[in-house]
Amino acid sequence: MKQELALLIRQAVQSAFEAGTLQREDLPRMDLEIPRIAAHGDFSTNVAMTMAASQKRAPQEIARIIIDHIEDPDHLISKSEVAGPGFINFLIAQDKWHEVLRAVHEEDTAYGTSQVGLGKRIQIEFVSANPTGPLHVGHGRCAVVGDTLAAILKAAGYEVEKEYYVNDSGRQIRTLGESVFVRYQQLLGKTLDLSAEDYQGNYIKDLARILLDQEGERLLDMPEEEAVTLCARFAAMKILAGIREDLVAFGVSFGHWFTEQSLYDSGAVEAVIQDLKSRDIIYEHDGALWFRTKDFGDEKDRVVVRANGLTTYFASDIAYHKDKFERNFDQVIDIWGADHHGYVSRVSASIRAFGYDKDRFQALLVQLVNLLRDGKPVTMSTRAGEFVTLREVIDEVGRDAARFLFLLRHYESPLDFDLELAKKQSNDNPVYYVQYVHARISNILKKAEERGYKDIDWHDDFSGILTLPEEIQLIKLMARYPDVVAMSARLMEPHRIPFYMKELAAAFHAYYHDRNKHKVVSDDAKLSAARLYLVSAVRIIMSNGLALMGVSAPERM
RNA sequence: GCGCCUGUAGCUCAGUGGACAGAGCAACGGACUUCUAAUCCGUAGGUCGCAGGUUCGAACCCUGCCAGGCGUACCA
Repeated sequence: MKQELALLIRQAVQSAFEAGTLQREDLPRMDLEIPRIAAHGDFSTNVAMTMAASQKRAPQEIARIIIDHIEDPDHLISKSEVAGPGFINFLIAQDKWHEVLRAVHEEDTAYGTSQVGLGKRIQIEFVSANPTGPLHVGHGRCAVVGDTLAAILKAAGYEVEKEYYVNDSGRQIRTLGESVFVRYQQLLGKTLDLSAEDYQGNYIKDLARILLDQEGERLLDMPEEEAVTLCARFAAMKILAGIREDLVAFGVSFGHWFTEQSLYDSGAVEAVIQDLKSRDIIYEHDGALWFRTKDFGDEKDRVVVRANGLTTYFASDIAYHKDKFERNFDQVIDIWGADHHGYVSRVSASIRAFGYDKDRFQALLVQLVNLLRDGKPVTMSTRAGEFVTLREVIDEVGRDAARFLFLLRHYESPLDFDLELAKKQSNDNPVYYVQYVHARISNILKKAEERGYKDIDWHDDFSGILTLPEEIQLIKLMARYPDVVAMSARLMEPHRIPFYMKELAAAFHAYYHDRNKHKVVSDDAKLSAARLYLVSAVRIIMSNGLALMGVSAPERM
């Protein structure tokens, strides 16, 4: 509808050029938006104001000329007027709105999807927590943002692949092995302590116990090096399995799991280092190998291989991101915790060093989560191994509430997550508010079916029956849904979906509540059919929007 | 010091360069004979951190400052 109207406006400007009533120029930049204030119409454009300077005429005058040149054979517009400093406000013909209702029903689960992504291939990597401990709430936020963003992009016509990068190599894995080995030996009565760098959490003890049950005491007879390696492999595998389970419980799935170790096994890390060395992008200094990231926009050069011969995390990341581009993605997105932001320019630099356009890589930095209980901070210290895991949060507040609340902030804003609030089944909790709409409508449809109304099809009479302002208002809101999804995809901002859902939910609850005026199922068969058609359209959108967020749409509550 | 993010109603937050800046919670006053009150209606609440600039027009863009968070390793 918006596109149709935009076309009419552009044609009007053209025809004003041809008629000579406006001075010919390039088609101006123009916005066509839904005004905040209903009195300003259904759509509003600023085109006359943007043309004012080059035309050297008053915007109101230009607006008038454009309106006079509008040809509208399908009678889309019922009223157009010049307003304020030079806006053109349009009112859409009421029966055009009812066509939206029909589109919702016909497109059903596809309503809201579009092709604005033009099938471009996007890879989105997220969570990617090291397999050295269970997922915590911060990972949970990244998981939901990534998972939902992927769903939104897919709905907008992109081809999306989700990937989890497993850091199963390097020093933190060795530390993990050492920590488990210490606990293992403690279980066998040896007196030794964890060092400060070791992982302190109780889950390390649990892993040592399982290892002991599985392998017996034989690790004590091995050379220490071998025993630590065995502990590391065992622990990383177990922890990764746990992470996968937690993600499944959270409704987050990945198409690919990519391991860091595979980059070493295949020689990819060594190959990129040699390649960059030969091009003098990597150089030696103080016994270490340095990447000239400064030449590619970073603030200083970065170490790739330390003087002790060990590679840094960055080394494998260079090879990893090169690999991503070699897999022919048009766009590569990394979702990281905001505490990694210092890393962005480094990775970006490495991508540019291989000749890829830096705009094809984007890091989304998700701000941290403050966990609260009844408004008071829950103390967490990862080092001491005291933290609330994602699993504990899901178990306590449920997957739907956790996902919805994680999405209810712009990812760039820090998020306060209150465990008590998330559990409350009341006004305070927007999750139930939105889900309740779906349950209520489901119940209406059930009641209607008992009275013989089933599978209502569009009837031309509907546009003459659904004429209350509240009903038109509901339809107008539904018309916006595809735009919301498309914009959410373009700006990569998942929070727009739950905000829209809250708005549609509020409009429905208000409509529903005045049951004397808007009783859906009544003795009037025609009216009942029309209203059932209306509310079931609302249910379709509720169901589609909740599906994007990975939140369930209950039939009853 | 430098870099990234944030600063909007008492609180938590939306807000696409556009017209009178919005919602939820909290506060106050109302609505259950029901297609589910996990709901609705109403009242009140603002120096959009501060100061400049760009623009016909700025919460939004630019510069400076203030405050908070995070980062600033041959750690991950």
